[in-house]
Amino acid sequence: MIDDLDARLIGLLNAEPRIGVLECSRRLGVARGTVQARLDRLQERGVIRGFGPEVDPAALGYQVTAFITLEIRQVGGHDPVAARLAAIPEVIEAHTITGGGDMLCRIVGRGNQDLQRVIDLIVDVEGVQRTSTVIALATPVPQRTLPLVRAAARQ
Amino acid sequence: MIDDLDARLIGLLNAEPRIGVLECSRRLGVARGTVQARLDRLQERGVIRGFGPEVDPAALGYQVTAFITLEIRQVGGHDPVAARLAAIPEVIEAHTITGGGDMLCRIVGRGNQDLQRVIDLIVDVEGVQRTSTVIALATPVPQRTLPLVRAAARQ
DNA sequence: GCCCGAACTGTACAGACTGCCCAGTGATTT
DNA sequence: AAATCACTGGGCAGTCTGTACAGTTCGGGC
Repeated sequence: MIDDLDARLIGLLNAEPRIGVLECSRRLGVARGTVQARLDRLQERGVIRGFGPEVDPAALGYQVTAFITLEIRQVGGHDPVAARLAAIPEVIEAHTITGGGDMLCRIVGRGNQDLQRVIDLIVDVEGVQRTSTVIALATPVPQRTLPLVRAAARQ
Repeated sequence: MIDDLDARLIGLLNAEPRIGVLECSRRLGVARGTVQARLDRLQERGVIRGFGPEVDPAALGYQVTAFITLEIRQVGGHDPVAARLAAIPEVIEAHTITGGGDMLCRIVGRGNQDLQRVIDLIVDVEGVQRTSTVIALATPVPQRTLPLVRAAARQ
């Protein structure tokens, strides 16, 4: 699926995204064409989705992150709700889930008070029956995939 | 905090991460130096964290995503648990939270069976008393920050 | 009304990188 | 033994980056 060189390449790009293909080849001790081919293949296979800018909501003023679980009225289903959620900028992601709730969303707000505004927006969505929110106090493990890439390379 | 040009710049980079500063300046109709200065400032202020490769766990074979809530023994606190969680590659992120649980983690597995293995790893962590897992079935709103950037720019 | 700082424009130059191509090599498969 | 595949090392033209600088515009303060 993925080999050691791929993993080292991803790790390198993760550590220093600004460097180019040529610099990668030097650091990894392989030919430039190889790095180029690997990168192309990784993107083609979808392993690397892209190199979009990572935006930090906190730096934009949205300093509170929370997770909100939704219960949704059976009739109508998830789709209309998801569409309405997608229209709320503060909804960073939304999943349908198993278990007690029906959907789980990550949301942000400018503060606890602003978070209430966002929650109200969600509660107002047609089809949402009940919500339950937990606030993220700290993030000891920030989002990451590098360890996973390394693990995948060892297979 | 952030203005319309910043937002358009981020949007552009999001849509086509491969393009360079020069191309951005052409598309946005401003001088190259301006784009360069804006980008530098956005990164300096931390709004743009970086341009690391976005890895898709599913493409690596980790096709199941789940959220697991942990209850942690009071004595000892979160930190040792967080450290042990960080050592598990399948733990994509971990937050301490308010409410019923003590921590919320996003985890992945190669399948439902493999997910059980990951959960077992977590349950085995010293200090973890109880866990509760929900599986993400679908992701109608994939992780995004662009709408937030646009909203921030309108302030 | 005037001045100032900040930001933007337009331009320039050297150095470096990218995309592309090709021949040769070694390892693995057929 | 022939074929296939990935990697190496090299070359070339075109383009971009980093940096610098002078001129212009714009909003606010005096």
